[in-house]
Amino acid sequence: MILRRVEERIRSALSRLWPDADITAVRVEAAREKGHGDLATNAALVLAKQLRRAPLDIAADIVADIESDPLFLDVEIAPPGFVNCRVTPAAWRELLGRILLEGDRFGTTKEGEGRREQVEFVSANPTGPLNVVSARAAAVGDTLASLLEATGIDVEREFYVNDFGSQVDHLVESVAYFLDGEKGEFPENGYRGAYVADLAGDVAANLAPLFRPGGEENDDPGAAALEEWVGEIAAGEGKGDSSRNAPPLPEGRKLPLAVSEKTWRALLRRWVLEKMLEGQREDLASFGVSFDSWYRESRLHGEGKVEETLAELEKTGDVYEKGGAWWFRSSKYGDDDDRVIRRSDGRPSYFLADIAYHREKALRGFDRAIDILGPDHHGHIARMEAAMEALGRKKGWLEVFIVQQVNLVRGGKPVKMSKRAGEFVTLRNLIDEVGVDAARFFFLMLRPNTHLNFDMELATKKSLDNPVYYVQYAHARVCSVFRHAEAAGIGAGTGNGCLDLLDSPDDIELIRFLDPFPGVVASAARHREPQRLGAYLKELAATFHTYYHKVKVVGPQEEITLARLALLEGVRTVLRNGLRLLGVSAPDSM
RNA sequence: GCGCCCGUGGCGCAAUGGAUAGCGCAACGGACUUCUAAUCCGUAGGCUGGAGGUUCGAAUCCUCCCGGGCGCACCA
Repeated sequence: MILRRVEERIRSALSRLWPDADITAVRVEAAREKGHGDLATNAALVLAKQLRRAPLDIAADIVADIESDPLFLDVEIAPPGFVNCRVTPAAWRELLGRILLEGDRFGTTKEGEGRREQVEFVSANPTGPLNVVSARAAAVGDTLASLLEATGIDVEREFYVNDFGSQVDHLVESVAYFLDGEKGEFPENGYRGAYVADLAGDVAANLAPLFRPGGEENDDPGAAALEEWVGEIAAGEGKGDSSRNAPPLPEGRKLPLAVSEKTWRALLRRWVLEKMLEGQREDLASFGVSFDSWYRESRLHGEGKVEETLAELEKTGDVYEKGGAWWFRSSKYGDDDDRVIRRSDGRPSYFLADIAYHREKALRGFDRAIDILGPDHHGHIARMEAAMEALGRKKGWLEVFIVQQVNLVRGGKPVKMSKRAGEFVTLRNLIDEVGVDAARFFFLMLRPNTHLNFDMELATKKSLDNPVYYVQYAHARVCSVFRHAEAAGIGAGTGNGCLDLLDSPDDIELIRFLDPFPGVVASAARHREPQRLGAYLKELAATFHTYYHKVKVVGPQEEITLARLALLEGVRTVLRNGLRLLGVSAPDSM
């Protein structure tokens, strides 16, 4: 807020002094060094070339223009041409008043208002429990969405469900293998792992008793309705939610129902799919992540969107036939190669369905779509962007970025995992072993596109390898001061009127540190880099901890105590708002 | 081979193109009769993988090289 005021003041000075100059590169930022004042601008350096004058001369003109402003205590020039401003204590106190007034809203801005954007993330195949890369993507995607919301954007969180392809079929075959008593060969491309056998057990206990497969091989007229019915039961049971009772049985049927082998297979598939989805949904919910929308690939096929998309793509003239298959000329738009969209057997490729999916996003009215993908998908970026461009979307409408891989380590040694054998650490394991707060903070501390070595042993230790405790402790400590004040009979933070008593360098220094918060949130959102917020919160916590040791907040003078409690309320507000964006709890005591 | 990502003190990581590159862990030395020591204060540790270039100014942008990872299907 102070930063913005200073920036506006300087920009208006610049446009008055040099109306024709390009000032887009001018920055105002909080000074890193104490000797550099509170805020600094590079304006003179940026303008030097344009104006063909020495930076120090330009700086002198700027200083002459702004130094009389009551906002400033003093304004200085520092070689090679920085202008350093010191803001009056009164202005800082005003900032604190503003923070207390805004409360939960402090940190939000309005720059994105009126925009509607979608963030799609996780979107793992419904063939097993979520792994740690999905966990990382979940933390990053969820927090990115929250950050965007904090800038005023209307954000939808979406999970794309790949329920159409052969991967689910492979899982179903694997389940069927266990269901049939593990006879014969294990299916090719099957899924191993304890959860598959568990699924089979669940089917045997809850689904198999309802049906008697082996009937006629004709198309069961009620198959579709039965499938919906099974889907409802499976989803309801997964949730343990009695309000989602299954609809009544189709007219005139009695349990167990005789069905054809083919229908039984379809029902089994549906059951398995819903169970997997429910499992993923529950794990994500325990991780603090909930989606506004679960969009199923099957829906695109069922509603004819895939064929529609193919037809539209053909109209662009970028589709051709070769070797019996149809190809999209993605190389024309920057991809390395052209890609198959209709296979020679006539089935649409996954890529085509994906194009249809993204086309639907556009038709659903989003101003921007952000996809967060895993490290094994970066080959898809170029072709997808190519397709959207061919369909007439502006470059940048679709924004794809990769969350890099996670190497799990335990006590310094790599955790052995075998995806083939179905042995891997799941999101659920992570929550149980490390906890939601630590895991989320750890994921959000790093830039999303760096490889992460996640030491599960270290993350659980109370040591500060995991700074989440450091930040949370700062919050708990503030709360503790309030408890102490209350016990001493001093009312909590009601008196804004006495803020004027905050005049020591320690007090001002701490207030000063609250100012960048909205800017940090906005830049973390804009750059899609949540770690900026985590880093800021760590610094704020450090500044507070130092303050705590130097300044005794609750003292004999009630007036100054009240003033400092107000300051701590400001600190608490920022810590809490920041942690909330990260999806990490802000405990009152630890 | 082609493409993408990453190389920052021993380890893990920060740094909207800005000033003397920060922080935590680990190491060493201090601070609890105090609102929680899950904390604080101090010491030591660096040619930001290497070489060029752009710029008033580069960890950040460009080119090449070296190292690590990932991806290059009519699979999803």
